[in-house]
Amino acid sequence: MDKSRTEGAVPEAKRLSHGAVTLADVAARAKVAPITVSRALNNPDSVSDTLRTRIRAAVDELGYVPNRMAGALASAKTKVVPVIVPSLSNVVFVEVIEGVQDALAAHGYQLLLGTTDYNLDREAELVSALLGWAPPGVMIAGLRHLPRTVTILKNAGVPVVEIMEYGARCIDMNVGLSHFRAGTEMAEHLLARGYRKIGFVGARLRDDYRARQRYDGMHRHLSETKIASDVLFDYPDSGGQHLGWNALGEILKSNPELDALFFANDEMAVGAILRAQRDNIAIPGRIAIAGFNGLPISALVTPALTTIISPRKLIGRTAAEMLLARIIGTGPASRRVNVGLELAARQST
Amino acid sequence: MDKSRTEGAVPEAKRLSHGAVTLADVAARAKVAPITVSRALNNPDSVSDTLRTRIRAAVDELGYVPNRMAGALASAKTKVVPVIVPSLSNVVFVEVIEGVQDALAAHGYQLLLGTTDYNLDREAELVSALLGWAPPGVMIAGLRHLPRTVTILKNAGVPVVEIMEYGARCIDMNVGLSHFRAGTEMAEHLLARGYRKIGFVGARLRDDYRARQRYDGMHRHLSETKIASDVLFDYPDSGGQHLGWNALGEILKSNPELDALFFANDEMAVGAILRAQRDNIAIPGRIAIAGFNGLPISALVTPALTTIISPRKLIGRTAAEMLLARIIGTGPASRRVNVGLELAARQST
DNA sequence: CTGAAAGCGCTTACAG
DNA sequence: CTGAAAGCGCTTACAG
Repeated sequence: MDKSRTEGAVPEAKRLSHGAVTLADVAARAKVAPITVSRALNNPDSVSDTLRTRIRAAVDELGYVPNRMAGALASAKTKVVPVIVPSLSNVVFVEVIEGVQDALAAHGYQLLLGTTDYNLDREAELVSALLGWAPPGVMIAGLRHLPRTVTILKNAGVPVVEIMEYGARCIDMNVGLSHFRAGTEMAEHLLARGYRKIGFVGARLRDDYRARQRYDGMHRHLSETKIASDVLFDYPDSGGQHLGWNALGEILKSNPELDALFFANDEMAVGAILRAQRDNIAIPGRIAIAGFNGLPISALVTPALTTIISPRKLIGRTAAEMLLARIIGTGPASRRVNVGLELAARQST
Repeated sequence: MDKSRTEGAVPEAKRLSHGAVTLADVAARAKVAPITVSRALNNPDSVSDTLRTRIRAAVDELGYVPNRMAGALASAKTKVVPVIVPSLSNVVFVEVIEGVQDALAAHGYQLLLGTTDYNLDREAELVSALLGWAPPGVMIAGLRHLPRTVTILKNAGVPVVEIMEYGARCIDMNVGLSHFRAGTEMAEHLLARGYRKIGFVGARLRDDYRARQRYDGMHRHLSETKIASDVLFDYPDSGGQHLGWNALGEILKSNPELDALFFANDEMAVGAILRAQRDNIAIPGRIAIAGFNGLPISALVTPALTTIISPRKLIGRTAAEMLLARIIGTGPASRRVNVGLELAARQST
């Protein structure tokens, strides 16, 4: 057995052979037809014990690794699902991806990651490039895309799930939460605690339109109740802890009348709280601070951060499961899922 | 033109046709041979202006998206690079991946993500599954793998780069830093500042063996100098901010003699600092705290955290560039790169 | 349960 | 610069 390993009849040089061990090599060694090897691998029960054992042995001896391209091309089926998100810098997307990965892996699927950096043209390119891999489905962040992206996805003939935000219209399926509603709830909370001059602090809100929707939700509510007003701050930087840190200092000077700040996300809000700590600015005495997402650290800072908890892993897992249900054929229970949100009222407001 | 769009001669039902628009469809519409369409797309300069224009038009009209599987199978080339990391929960890997993605995207390559959750068996499975996609190269975290993983990777016949830690032996290429050295440097720093009873706080150190190496580096140095001693804490949880938060409370009670804590990472160290803030524990007066990684937040907490800055994006970018250099054929300048590290001595120690 | 033939949608290698 | 033929390594669809 050991000797013959390297001695197998060498076929007369196939011009295009790529060199790797193929199904045919395994078949020759196990003295069966290639199709039988294919069956033994993909559907073991359809092959007799004898052959299955012989084939398994041949596979191991030759160190055969099936060529997925060939398999996918022949069957028009792949187990690689593209997931398109704006960026990984934002922890939120990372957690969503973890949820997706968990669900996909449980069914033997893999994740092909694409990031758009909030650029819709890049998103369109990515979508068409990834569709070239004939994926069984597509997951994409957001409900706003270029018209051509929507067309391509609709014509792709595969299930598509749009995640993060929940809305009335979607290409196919949708899992997320209402960011407008999140803004409304935070406005209600701040009003209830007596704040009347509220600043909203965001970064690149044109790109990060979900954050903008939170502002819109807050603004609408404040306008309607008429007992409070707001100011919008939109920084051109990327919105991390440093931005919150810097923004707090600047805003306290430029807009000393404000009594509360609603940050676009927890990272920024935490940055502001850390700044307040260093500079001994009383929170919420001098100014109240709120965030969005419910990151673990929001509960650890002093004072603990009031925030809205978004169920990120749940979004990822739910979206992946809906996609898989469609791929496998059972069909999801629902095509649109609002995962909801939860306001955590803590000491910072 | 508009009419003919939907009227193209329907070929007599090919039994196995997958339905999508193919190269042949485009060729028929542009009245050229398929190979010419292939050339127009992959190597535009090799086709005359007339044909190129006609083909481009046909592509747009039909909404043709090339089937990457077929292309990859025929050419034995793909532009999808598997990147295998333990997890995404750890920000560090996310930043590495961002660096990788930047470099890959610049050359038209995509990233296929795999996570092992620190499980070497799962790593082995992942590697062989991903190799089935005939990737042009592989990136994998760590220098420790199962023997069969190493064998598979060595036999794959493609460039492999192992990242995160720098060591004497690698499968093919290596980019990282010496974690043992990081531990040594932190030990030197703590000794220099007068600390003599030092605790190292880690989580699942058997899995996170790079953190363990940092401990080993510190322990060795302390043993050699003989003027200080250490205690090792290894928690079974995952090592985030909450663990640091809890650990500080527990350790101050169980080991009141300690005067410094070196945490396995910044997340944990920050958790400890936040806990100290809430409970009014003086840092570094009562106990000094140090971390590892140099996350942005380490500079924002009060007191600012002493840590070791690891060049994460650089690791990702460098590794991707080395891989690409090998794939494209130019070959990297070096096969082993120690990206180094930098100790940031701040107020927490 | 097993197999011979044809095909998936591209590209390589030869010709002209 | 353009093309006809063969092949990449699998699986589908038919037979037996």
